[in-house]
Amino acid sequence: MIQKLLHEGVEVETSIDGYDAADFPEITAEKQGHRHPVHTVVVTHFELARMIERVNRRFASLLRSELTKLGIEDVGPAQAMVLLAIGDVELSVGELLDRGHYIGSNISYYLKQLADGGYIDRVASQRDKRSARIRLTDKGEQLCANLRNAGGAYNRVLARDDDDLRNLEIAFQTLHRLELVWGNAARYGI
Amino acid sequence: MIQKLLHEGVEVETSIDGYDAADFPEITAEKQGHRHPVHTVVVTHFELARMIERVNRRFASLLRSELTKLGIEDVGPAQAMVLLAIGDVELSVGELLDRGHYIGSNISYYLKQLADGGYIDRVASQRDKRSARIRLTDKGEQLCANLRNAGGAYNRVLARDDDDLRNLEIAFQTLHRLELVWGNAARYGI
DNA sequence: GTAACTTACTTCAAATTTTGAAGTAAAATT
DNA sequence: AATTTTACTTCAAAATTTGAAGTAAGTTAC
Repeated sequence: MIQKLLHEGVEVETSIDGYDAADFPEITAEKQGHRHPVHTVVVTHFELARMIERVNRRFASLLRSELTKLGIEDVGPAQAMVLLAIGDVELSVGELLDRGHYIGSNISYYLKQLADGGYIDRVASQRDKRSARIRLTDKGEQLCANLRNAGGAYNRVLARDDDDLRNLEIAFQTLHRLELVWGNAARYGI
Repeated sequence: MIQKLLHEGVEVETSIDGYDAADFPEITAEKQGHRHPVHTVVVTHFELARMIERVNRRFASLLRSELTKLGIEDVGPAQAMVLLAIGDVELSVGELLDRGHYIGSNISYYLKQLADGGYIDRVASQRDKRSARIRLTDKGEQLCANLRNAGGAYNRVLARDDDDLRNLEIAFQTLHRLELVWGNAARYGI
């Protein structure tokens, strides 16, 4: 309808909004150069965004259930993601912000909870006393280790052969590109 | 360091697309004796999850700013995603749930807001009066059209050539796979 | 035909997560 | 020394998500 006509950029015959789990847009095997890519089903950034939203939701609930299985009550999926983002390095709050594109007050809030729970240590930097240095405590490392350990099963399922590896890599790169494009657009306009 | 040992990962080659490995602590990059500098990295599902989380955040704030630009005050990014998920078909709440993996009460809540705002119509199905049939009103279609229109610019940036298209496709497919694996795992255990 | 069960959705209250404005203190700049 | 900037924190409010409980329509089993 109207939307279809306004669809710019990518020529598409896509019934994006009428698919069910079985028939996702597939690229047709043969394309005729990129002058007139007709009959090609193309993924728009909205479809990707919706997919990303769904997948994110899925992961969050998976993470929640892993945490429950581990008997962790004081760390939600969002906080767990922060722990995983910290990883095994010591960093400042600002670096953590960059890592997750969080908003400052948000991270502060999580860090407070995590510090209260004994999962991280916060030490003012020697050089710059404004800057809080963050790192996992043993308890925090243990939790991350448990999560990663549980995660191994998923990695084995997701990456069975070279094709899988390539695709995961491409997905990662492409998401990164989306991140940059969307991020820059938000800041400087497209 | 313990984490590293527990890391079950996926070996993958990154391309040059210009991200800083330092941003991603879970990726260990080790240069091998290739002729061209090639990083062999390990992409775990946690890294993907973190990337997805970030990208999702980015997109939400982009969407928020698009909505602001359009002067829309009564629709947030989450509700806009629901509108986009509805698309131009008439469907039931249940179908919408499937589309976004929402939780029932959540969608109900959004639909109420959207109906109040005049963006959707809700009609009880003739066959099954329990089932609410949902579709966009003209106002809702207009908003979607505007959003898609604005989105055209991103599509043009994101999908410049066939390579881009291929990668977007692969990313989409791979995310779908993640969705399935994570979703099944959550329901039936891995 | 009706009692019990299931499905489809809604409501509400609470929990979680995100946002933004205002604050503090240290560092850098003037 | 005064001002500005940086790095972060706090707080309160808003937005989003969750889950338990409810309603009403449809289905099934007697």
